Amino acid sequence: MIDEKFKALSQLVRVRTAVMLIDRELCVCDLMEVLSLPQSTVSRHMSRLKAAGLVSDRRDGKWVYYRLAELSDECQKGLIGFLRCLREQEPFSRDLGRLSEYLKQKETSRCER
Amino acid sequence: MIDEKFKALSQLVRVRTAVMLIDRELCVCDLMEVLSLPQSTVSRHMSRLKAAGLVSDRRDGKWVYYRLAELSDECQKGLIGFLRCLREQEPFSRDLGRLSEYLKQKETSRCER
DNA sequence: ACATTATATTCGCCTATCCGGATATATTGA
DNA sequence: TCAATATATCCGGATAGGCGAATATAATGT
Repeated sequence: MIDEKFKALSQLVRVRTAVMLIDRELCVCDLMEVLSLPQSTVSRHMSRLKAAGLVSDRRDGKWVYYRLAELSDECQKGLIGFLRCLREQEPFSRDLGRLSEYLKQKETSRCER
Repeated sequence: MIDEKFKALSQLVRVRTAVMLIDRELCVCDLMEVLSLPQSTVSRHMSRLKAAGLVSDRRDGKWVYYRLAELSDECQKGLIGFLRCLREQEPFSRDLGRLSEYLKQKETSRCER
């Protein structure tokens, strides 16, 4: 249902996460770094977004990669478009900056693959 | 903030209300009838939507009329567009049917002006 | 001033959600 | 099979949010 998607986005940290997952996939350990949150917390947030149908996941070895789901429904595409628009605004813009910074120096990070 | 708007829409009854307020204004007693909810509950929901900046209100005598807010921000316009899109879907479409039915025979309802 | 009507707010109670440490599960490589 | 790493789930305790009856506030008309 629609309200499940809104519920999933009713916490800022999950909106921030969803925006970061536009046009790229990230694993839990990436998100832990960028969000500075413990593993169980990040994993729980991802479960919430996934249960709402907003993200999908794919396992590759030890890692699980999340990405924004591709929605067929026309209205729900509009919701994704809305998230896309948020990239220009704070605090999402700042997140994306920190994210690309982090991705650049990934080899020195704890989560190396 | 963005998440305040999502929080406000995180309950289906408030999404239903917001959709009914597209292109028309309604007072609390109208919404009580169409939603079959007690007055305090409807009023509280409206406060929530108003605090999130999703609806605005206007007093006319004893009545307070609510309508979907006009948002200047480009992203937030997208959110309104999303709500607009929902009108075609259930359960919103059914709500709109019951609403227009109710508005037609308003003279016989409890809330007459 | 007072009764009536519409709306907002308060109140107590209940349910849902959040958090993060601890634990369980899954995958990999030695 | 065992250690290491990544992720998911469980648990207890805290916070937030829900409900609707009761009460307060606001506007109207007599």
